[in-house]
Amino acid sequence: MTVAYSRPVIAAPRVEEVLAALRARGLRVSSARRLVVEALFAAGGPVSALDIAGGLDGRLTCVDAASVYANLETFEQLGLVTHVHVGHGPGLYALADRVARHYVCCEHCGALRALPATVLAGVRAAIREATGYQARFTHFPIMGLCPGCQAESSPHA
Amino acid sequence: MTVAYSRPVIAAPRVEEVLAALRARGLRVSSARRLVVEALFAAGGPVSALDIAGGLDGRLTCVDAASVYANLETFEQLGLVTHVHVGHGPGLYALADRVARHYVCCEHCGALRALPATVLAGVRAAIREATGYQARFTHFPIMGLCPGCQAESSPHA
DNA sequence: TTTTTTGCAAAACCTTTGCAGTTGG
DNA sequence: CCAACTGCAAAGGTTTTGCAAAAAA
Repeated sequence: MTVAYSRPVIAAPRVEEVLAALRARGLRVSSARRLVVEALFAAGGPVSALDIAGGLDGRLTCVDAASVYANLETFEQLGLVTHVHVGHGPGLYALADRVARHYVCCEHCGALRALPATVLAGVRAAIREATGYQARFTHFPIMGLCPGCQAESSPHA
Repeated sequence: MTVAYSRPVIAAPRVEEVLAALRARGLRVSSARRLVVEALFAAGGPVSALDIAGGLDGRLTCVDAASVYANLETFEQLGLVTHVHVGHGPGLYALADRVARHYVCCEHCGALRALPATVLAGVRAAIREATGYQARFTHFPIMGLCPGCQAESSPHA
């Protein structure tokens, strides 16, 4: 899995924007903090805390895992970051304004696919009516089988 | 949380039924195996492997965790047991013919609530149409907020 | 300087694995 | 007796916690 070299590793100006926002809220801009923000921009999609700590496979400098977790939680409380838990894997984090609100995730290969919000309106209402529960699909996405893995698991006769 | 003393701890005859089924499939009936089966009957709902290993809070004899996991997997392959993953917690196991196929689970308090299958038919179709994914709600249940926790989180004005 | 944040180390949690010893059939 | 199964111990991967040292404001 190579990275297209024509894509800038970091969206530099937007990173500075976010860091400025942090400063404005009274937070300090440390090098670890900066690295986490850069990683979130550099990542192609939701990534795990350990991916970030590991410098996104050598693309960035490494940061201590505990600091990454601490920062991600801070950012999440500020509404800058959200995370999803897919299957058995680690939590995956992304900038809040860059991610879809809803996903389907393949149980078999882990592929995430964004879901139009309209698709879920019906169930939410049905579940509320049947149980009183308020269904939330943002934190724990819907799991299933992607087209490719469906084909694999049911070998055409 | 006390246990009603009038309820029998174990559904003895049904336990023997299951053990006989195991023997019929060429499996041996060891004491650990028996304990796991008894625990699954004694449990009021889906329970974790470690709950079983711990003897369901002293109600049953303890078994080694590794054996519990091994047995639960064996049972699951035979179709006797299923498990769900709720939120961040451990996997929860139950006898296949005793559990609902679909749940909503409260993100906040963990309460599981069975879901009529009809409620999900609509989304499944919508998701398939929008993405090609085949949604499965059995292994990773839908998460949300139960009525009680909704009330807590949005303090009535 | 003072408060925040880091980095390390250690622990917690659930689950898997390896292996020697026990036990069921 | 022999294969299947147990129990222990150790390791795996993710996340949390405690604390002294470092660094931002």
